[in-house]
Amino acid sequence: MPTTIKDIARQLRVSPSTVSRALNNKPGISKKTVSAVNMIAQKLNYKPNSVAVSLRQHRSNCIGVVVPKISNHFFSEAIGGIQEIAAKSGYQILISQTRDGVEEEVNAINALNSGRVDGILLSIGAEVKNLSHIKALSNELPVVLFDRVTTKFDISCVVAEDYDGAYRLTKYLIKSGRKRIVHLAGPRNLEIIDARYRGYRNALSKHKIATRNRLVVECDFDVQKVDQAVRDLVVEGIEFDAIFASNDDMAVQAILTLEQLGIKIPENVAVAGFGNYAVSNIVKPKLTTINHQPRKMGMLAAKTLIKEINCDRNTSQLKVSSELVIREST
Amino acid sequence: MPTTIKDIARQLRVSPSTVSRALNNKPGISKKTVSAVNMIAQKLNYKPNSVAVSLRQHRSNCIGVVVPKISNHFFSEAIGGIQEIAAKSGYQILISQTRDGVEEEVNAINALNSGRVDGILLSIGAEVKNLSHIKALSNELPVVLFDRVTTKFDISCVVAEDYDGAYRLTKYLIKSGRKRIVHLAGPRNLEIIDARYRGYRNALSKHKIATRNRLVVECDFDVQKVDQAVRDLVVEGIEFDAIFASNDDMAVQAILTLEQLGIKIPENVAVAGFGNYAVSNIVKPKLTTINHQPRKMGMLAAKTLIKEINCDRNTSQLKVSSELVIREST
DNA sequence: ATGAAAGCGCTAACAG
DNA sequence: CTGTTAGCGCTTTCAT
Repeated sequence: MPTTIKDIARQLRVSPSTVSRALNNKPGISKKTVSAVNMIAQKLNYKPNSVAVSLRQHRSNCIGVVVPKISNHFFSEAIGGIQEIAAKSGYQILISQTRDGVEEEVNAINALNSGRVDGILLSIGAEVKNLSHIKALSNELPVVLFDRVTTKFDISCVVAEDYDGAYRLTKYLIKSGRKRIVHLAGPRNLEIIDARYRGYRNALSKHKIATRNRLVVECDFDVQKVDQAVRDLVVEGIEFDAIFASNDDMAVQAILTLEQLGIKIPENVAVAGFGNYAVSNIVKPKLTTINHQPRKMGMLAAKTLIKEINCDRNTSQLKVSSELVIREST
Repeated sequence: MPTTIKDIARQLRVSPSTVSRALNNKPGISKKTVSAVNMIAQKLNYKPNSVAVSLRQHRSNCIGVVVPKISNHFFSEAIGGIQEIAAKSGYQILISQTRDGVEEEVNAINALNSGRVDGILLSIGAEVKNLSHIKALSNELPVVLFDRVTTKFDISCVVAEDYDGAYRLTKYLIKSGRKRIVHLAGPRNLEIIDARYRGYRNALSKHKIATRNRLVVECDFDVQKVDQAVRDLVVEGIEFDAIFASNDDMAVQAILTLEQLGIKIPENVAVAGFGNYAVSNIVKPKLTTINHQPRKMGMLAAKTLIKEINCDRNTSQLKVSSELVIREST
């Protein structure tokens, strides 16, 4: 049995309240008592029971993090940033993954929303369409969405410059002479994916380039679909001179497939992604992309949540800047 | 204020214990009461307070995970596996990262070892030499080490076939005609890294190849050191026809550096890594490596810990098989 | 400067 | 089948 505050009190023949006060540097305890308490606490290897503290204080000093997939490059980086900020502010982080599923997201949220955490960071799963569970959650607990967010109701969000990034990237492709730009899109119901798509479309129309439906292929985030999509385009003889994929993983797959088909990058087809994942600098040719700054997004989201937990009850919509990173693939 | 069991009891004019029993499907409650309780619970949006439950039951249904770096490919995959098993068994996971530091590891452990978790999964930081905090921890709580383990005292561990994998890989390099094999080592005080080094050495000596100290370079996990090490070897005119790096990130860096130096892979120098990270299949030439199975290791570690939490107090040393994956770089 | 008492929300032994 | 009581470990009034 671990040592409790009572054990210390008994040994010193003082009351538990005195021990508690001494341990927590509360005013009104004599120096002598304080040091005696600390002595015994050390000797008995006392560790405060944080569960009891949480119950008493209505505050767990934990934050929940719910993401589709922990091992995804973007999320693991973001979680790293979240953890760093959390630790600095005295919070632990509780992590769940949803594999993009609705039921799993609901379950993860319910498991956390039970006094276990003081707030939740959430990135919405790709298959989630009905957002009522998120709205309900945000009425009970501080919630900050990051990356996979919604603007359908008022809730704090941290996003990248998805629209602007995609616009800038597409513009750059156009300026470098590309006219038939394929877009390999992610799941359209995710707002950030739609934003990237709109950035692409608007850049085209601003530069008087007709948008062709055949050049836009929805591949979810599935690299197999990317492979197939690229092959289909080539087999069907659709002309294209660039590919802009909704994320780097998809772009890398496009590069691998094009290479297998003997198509030269960037001579015949330029390829660009979104994210600036580690692979983008390793694949050959190195990938032009948008720097997504996952770590920074995670940190900002964590800071925002912690601020809200500590009683700032205003929602905030924040954007992390995203720069164009030009490499060999374009 | 969230609904409590008392609120439900009051509305139904029954006692809190009855409500508790009804909610938890304990025997001896009439169907009628059970359904009435569930009705009201739903109506009042009741959520059990898991902090109170934990306090009462001396059991948090949480497990702690401490790793050097969450965003590291190996660890993020492992954590994904851990989370999956944990969720299936009704556990939440609390994650900390240590950035390989001693103080941070001690702090992370202390923060978790306070009734917050029922057990801990730990991967030892690279700078940690004195293991007393781990030994102490394992006397208070079930602990399972994974990957970065110690065999200095009796504690449960899950590792890959580090020695065997390195041995097999080196043997394969020798069989394919390589004689002067450089080893880019990680931090030697990590047992798994030492095991890989021993596998390399023993394969050489079994095949009557002299081991040369100059061919073994300790690079920690630092890709910059790898870059420098490879350049130094070349500048100094040291002859070598293969490089075996202690992990894939290092091997990838070796490939990039060799390429910059105009050295052909695998014609002039073969390169092999350890880990089978995602990049190993994307870098060009594709990397020969050892499949480390991080996800599987995480899952196995989690299963082992959960078993120990549920009263199996025997330690177990487990190995996850590691196969040689031959690709273009050798 | 310290103690006594109450209570956070829940469960479980005991009693009926 | 249900209620009463006690208590998990801690903090926090309210006394003294």
